[in-house]
Amino acid sequence: MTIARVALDVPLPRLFDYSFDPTWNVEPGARVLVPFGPRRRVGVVVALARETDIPSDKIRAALGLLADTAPLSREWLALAEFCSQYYQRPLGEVIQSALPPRLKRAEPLRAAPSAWTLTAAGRDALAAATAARPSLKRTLLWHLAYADACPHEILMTLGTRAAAALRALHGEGLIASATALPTTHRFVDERTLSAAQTSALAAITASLDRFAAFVLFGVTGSGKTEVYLHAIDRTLAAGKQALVLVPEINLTPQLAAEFGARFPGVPIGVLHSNLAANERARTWIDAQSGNLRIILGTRMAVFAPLARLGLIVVDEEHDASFKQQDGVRYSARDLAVVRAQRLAIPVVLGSATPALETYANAQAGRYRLLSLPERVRAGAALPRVELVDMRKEIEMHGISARLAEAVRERIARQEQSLLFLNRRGYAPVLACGACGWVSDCSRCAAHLVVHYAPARAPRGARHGLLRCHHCGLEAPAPRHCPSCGNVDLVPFGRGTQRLEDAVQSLFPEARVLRIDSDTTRARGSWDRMRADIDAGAVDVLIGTQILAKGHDFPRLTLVGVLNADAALMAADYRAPERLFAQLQQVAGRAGRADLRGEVLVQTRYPEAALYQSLVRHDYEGFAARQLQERTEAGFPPAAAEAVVRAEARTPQAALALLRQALQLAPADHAEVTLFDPVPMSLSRLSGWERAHVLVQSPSRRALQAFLSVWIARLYDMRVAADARWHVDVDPLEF
DNA sequence: AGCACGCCGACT
DNA sequence: GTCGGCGTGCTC
Repeated sequence: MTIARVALDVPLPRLFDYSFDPTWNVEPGARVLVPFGPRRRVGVVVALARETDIPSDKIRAALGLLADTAPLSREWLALAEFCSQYYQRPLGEVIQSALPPRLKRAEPLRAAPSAWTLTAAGRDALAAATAARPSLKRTLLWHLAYADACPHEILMTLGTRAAAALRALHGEGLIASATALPTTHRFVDERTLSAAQTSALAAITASLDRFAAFVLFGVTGSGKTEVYLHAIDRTLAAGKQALVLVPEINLTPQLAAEFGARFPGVPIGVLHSNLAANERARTWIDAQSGNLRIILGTRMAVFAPLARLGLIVVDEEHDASFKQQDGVRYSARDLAVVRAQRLAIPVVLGSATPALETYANAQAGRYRLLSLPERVRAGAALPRVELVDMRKEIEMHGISARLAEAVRERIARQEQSLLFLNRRGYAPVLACGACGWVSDCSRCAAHLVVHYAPARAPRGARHGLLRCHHCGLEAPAPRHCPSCGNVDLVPFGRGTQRLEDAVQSLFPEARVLRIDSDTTRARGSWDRMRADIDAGAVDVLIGTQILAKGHDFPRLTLVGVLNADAALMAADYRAPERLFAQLQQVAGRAGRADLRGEVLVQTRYPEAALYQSLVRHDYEGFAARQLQERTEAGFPPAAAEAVVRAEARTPQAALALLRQALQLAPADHAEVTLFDPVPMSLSRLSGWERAHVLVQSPSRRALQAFLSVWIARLYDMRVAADARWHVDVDPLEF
């Protein structure tokens, strides 16, 4: 009897054993349909075995092999296994969350590849065929024998039942999906590389056949993308596939278009969570077959099954969105490095402000730093950064006289300005001046933010809305204080909506456009705004960090930064790193073409080292200081961290669950520091009270050893129905 | 996570 | 008399 160990989508740290009909030819990586309790589930075979510890009366027979997808490779399974161990999550959960949801269903996926090719078995079958009257199947095989591959649509013209016949041939293993495109590829290489780009590219291409991690360090406009493109060209030329990870869904269409233009005719696949279920499954399968040569996607794409992966690029590698914040809390950037290492291929981590972890790895010689020190376009110098001392400035609506004057100049010159304020809505809180009531969210430990809707209505007519930015709770803004009845409710602080009003009143003639996730939510709105900006129909842009990322505005010559100081005061030790990256990125929007950019940062702390580094465009100085501080404080990257979090209906219950968990912690943990349970900084979210225990160790190995014992025990812990726990390795949220 | 089994309150 | 409340236990 053959036993298969199957990964199922249950949060249990074990696999499930099933018996198989030996004639089914089940392989590791295959999708299978199995009975599970009272229902049927799709699982993935992780391993085959002769025997099992499970009593034989409990072993049930699998119901079927799902042959619409090829088995996942050993390499892929090994990556999932690594992810499971490193992030302390059940293998079944890892595999099932990496799989496109459509493939978790048993109904076969319609085979609709771009083209078909004969397999060796198909050739044999054709040679052995003797029937006098050729069947449709045989006609199809004949047709395929004359070309390396034939497009699906052409084969469909050979008979009304061609689709079914092709499916049958595919099921019999006589044909395989293929690409009709030539195996050679074209690369449009019209720009000459700078000396720095050339040497970076040389370093990468010199190790196309072995593992190396490169940090491609260069400011906005220094030509990182061009280096990626050339490296991908070499990868494709070697007959391999390239995987490109980007932080946000918004960036994928833009980048896919750019890649498509540079690699005409090369099949490029896009993977992100907004795709239709079938499309995502299709891309997954085409990536696996090798039909797609380039895969572009968000963090989930790190699990794309690529048979001939030859290069991984992680763009904006410092971006926090590479870390999954629920379920399997993996870092796609870190998994990309691990995957490259196991495949013995290069990985390129690109950023103007590398994550401190990445920078430390480069300093330690584990990664190789490749610098692109200058902007490539002639005359496009780095913007001039000036700190505007708000202790000395006259301000109106939060805009200093200095900044107002600079905006006025841009309007007069028909250039564009961008005012960066990383806070959506009208005001961060509504408060009662009489009794001290504030607009708190009932479900979260946070204020409800004042919004106005609809955004374009005249001020008198629009009605206020209170919205929680954490859980989405919405309520109409009260007209008088819910606590004391006072009618003078005051919106405190400033968000982008309020700034929009202020700018419009300061510059009545200016055409103002606010861009944040509220104004870009509707489909196509971003494209329309983009067109207006490009046409010069906008004078002043107001935006959150959504504007800071990867967009090039040729007419933009001024960036004003408002209210950055808040992040300077944050308790989170990563806040300065994030602030620096954000400011550097938004500053990079200024003056990309032949116009020199200017950046004005309004601050009450112009002497702060972070701002001083920003003025000098000195990431390395900033990073060196941060690294020193982190090392002295014993924070990452000098230490490895994990947290066990608990969520419950009351803070007491959450803390009690953690104390219970601590009882199960291994007693002997010399190199590991275990902290007391404390509420999280956002202590209540969507009605869940949250607390955590921090685990730290200077040794990654010691931390992992400790966690694997501890977490295994936690699965046996008795947990109340209205409480839950999870573990987060390398957490970003405290 | 589901889902079934199982033992106690207000209702057609 | 029973429909259903969610505690507890199991899933190869």
